Amino acid sequence: MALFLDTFINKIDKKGRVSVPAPYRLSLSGLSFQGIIALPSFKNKAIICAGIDWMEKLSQQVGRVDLFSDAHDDLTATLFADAKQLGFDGEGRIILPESLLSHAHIQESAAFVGRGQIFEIWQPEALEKYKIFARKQALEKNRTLSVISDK
Amino acid sequence: MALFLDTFINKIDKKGRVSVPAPYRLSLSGLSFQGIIALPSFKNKAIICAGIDWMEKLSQQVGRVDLFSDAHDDLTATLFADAKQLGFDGEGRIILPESLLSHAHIQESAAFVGRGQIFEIWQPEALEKYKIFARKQALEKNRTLSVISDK
DNA sequence: CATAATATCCCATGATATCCCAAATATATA
DNA sequence: TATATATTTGGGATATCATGGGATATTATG
Repeated sequence: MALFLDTFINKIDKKGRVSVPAPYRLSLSGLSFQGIIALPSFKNKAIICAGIDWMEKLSQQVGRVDLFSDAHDDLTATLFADAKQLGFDGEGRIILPESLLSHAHIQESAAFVGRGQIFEIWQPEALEKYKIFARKQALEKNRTLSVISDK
Repeated sequence: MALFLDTFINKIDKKGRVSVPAPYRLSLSGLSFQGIIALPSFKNKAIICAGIDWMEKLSQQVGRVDLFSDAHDDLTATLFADAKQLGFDGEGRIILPESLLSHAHIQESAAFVGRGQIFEIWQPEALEKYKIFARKQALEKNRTLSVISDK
């Protein structure tokens, strides 16, 4: 399974293209689709991204939920309806659609932030503010330590 | 599982390269990624380091937490977002990024400190001060006995 | 069907990291 | 003490990566 780490800030050019960081591309190599899956985060002004394998796994999990249940409706509407499949060009760039750009308030540059099995794209300054907040939360609720000390 | 012992002080050259101690490299050999994972310590002005296997294990543990929970967000932002993947060159050196160097106030040389399953990188003088403090704390709070008798 | 808008392909460039070889230093061996 | 071996350190050559832009192909639209 892929492991996305670190934070990279890349420019968006006049054509709307932005390089996916090379280490991320390496994690995504060998998949059936050469590119990423991108969908709006409903918790933050950010774009959730992953490889096609992650989406397929998610799809299987959702498949176990009853087709005509409200849960199925909510999940599929949230996860699949707004998900975009963005292919790499020869240089490993993608084009972020207008809907995702405006959702994350991204204009001239984009911050790619690793979250383990997935990664996210943020407006750089918004990400910095969020990181400070998240670290505070993790410390206050003692989250980091319990996971690390856990064998 | 890797075991990192002892302390080594190595120079940082003009290109920002520094040798990872040979015994540490031996502990890390055979892993899928030839290099180290490095992230800022939020407790000390130091850099926490480990092999990719340690990070993968962490990722799996975090993967069990609900993907869209606050706990997942806080943890991944703290653990993965600032973690760097630093590969060895042919001579077993890494390049420490500016962000980590400034976090640990490191300039011309770096101290590698074994901490068991992980190791840390410190500014050498800061490490000496910390060691004295840590030894005092251990004695005062009688930590050695309680931790060892545990389990 | 024609035309415009948009995306894709291809190549160029500067900055940076990586590779490769060699010298210097430290550690072990005879 | 002298020699051999491993490790750290140094520096030039090479490759990779992010970025930019022209040319071509694809798609949408009137």
